[in-house]
Amino acid sequence: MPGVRPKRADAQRNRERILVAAKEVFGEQGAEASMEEVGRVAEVGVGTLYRHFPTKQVLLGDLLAERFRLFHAEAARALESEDDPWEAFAGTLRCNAESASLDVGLQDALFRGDVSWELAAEPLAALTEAMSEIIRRGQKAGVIRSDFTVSDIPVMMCGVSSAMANCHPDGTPMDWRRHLELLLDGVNTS
Amino acid sequence: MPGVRPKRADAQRNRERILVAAKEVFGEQGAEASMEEVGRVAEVGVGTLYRHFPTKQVLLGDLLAERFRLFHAEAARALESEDDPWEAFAGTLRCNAESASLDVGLQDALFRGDVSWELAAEPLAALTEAMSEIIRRGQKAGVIRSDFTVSDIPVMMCGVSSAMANCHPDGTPMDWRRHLELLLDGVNTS
DNA sequence: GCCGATCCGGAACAGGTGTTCCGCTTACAT
DNA sequence: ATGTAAGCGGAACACCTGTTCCGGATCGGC
Repeated sequence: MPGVRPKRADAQRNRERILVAAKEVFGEQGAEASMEEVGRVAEVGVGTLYRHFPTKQVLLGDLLAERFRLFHAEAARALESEDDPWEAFAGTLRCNAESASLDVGLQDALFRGDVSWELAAEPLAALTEAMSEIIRRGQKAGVIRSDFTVSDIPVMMCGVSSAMANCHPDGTPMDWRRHLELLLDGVNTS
Repeated sequence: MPGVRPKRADAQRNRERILVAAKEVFGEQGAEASMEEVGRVAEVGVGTLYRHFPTKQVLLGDLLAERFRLFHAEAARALESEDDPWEAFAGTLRCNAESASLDVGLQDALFRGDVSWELAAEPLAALTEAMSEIIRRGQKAGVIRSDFTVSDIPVMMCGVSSAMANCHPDGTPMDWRRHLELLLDGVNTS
């Protein structure tokens, strides 16, 4: 675009550092981690945080968007190189759940509603599109129950994620992989 | 017990009012509802709240214990009067999920970790005991997959609950009943 | 090297929440 | 009726966290 001169070099560098730090901090401590903590890890003042991201929710939204882009990439990969229709479906979900489990903090943030979805809308749409195609294929091959819909996926993943983010009363972590497998068994028809 | 004279009548009445109010307020607004709000609904000062419950977490813990007692009652009922082993299992889960959905706020509280489990431990143990029996029966009848365990239930319910407590990005509520049915289909073997 | 626009730091602010404290009220045994 | 111990109300406290603000440092084109 004309007229928009690039940001100053240090500003761009800081923006990156903030995103990296945010991913780490929120990933470890959950969404209730403070902005100050993010600043500390990024080695940046809070003021700088707010210069780059108008709000905590937007910062989290950015991380969310990045995650959806990752998910989409994985779905696209499966769509292209995985021939078994069921494996394309199940594999994508497993893989994405796995990568979600690496920073549970975002789940946490989502559950608390402290995230702006605006930035994530576009990557999410792309992801949805790809998953639709995977499902269509699976149903044509008769391996996915015919009443299954893309809109079932958020529900499933929400459940799986919450299993990642929570523990049994006695403190032992929940086996979210098990949960996912049960769900997949419920979806599979073969 | 000797030596423990009963509380004053108004104190007991207030305790009840607080529990009722808490159930309503937390049920509607989630765990982040303020103590002041609970007091307002109970028509009681905050000081009175803290006279009866040392801490917000304990108040929530009490509600949780009550819920588990309900769950246990339902499980016991199924164990006694439901002859079909699968229906005993699935019916109990459906029923308890249904009653959990009536006050989602507690789920919320659990997910946030703002609840003391101590008070709930005993009712939970009873519930676990009953569910174990239901599962054993189902497995003997060959309708529940043999690798299923009681400890799978918290994971399942955690997922289902989180579907209750959350919405799709566009704001429409998630279909937690669907989620539960998928899970049940994954557990059933027949 | 110089100068202005850009950006940074972090103290201060605002708002919200759990909890305490204590003067006053109320129940109830006598 | 009355005294007293139990109970109550709610202002005040302590603390935490997102956000703002602005003097000062820094970058980058000349």
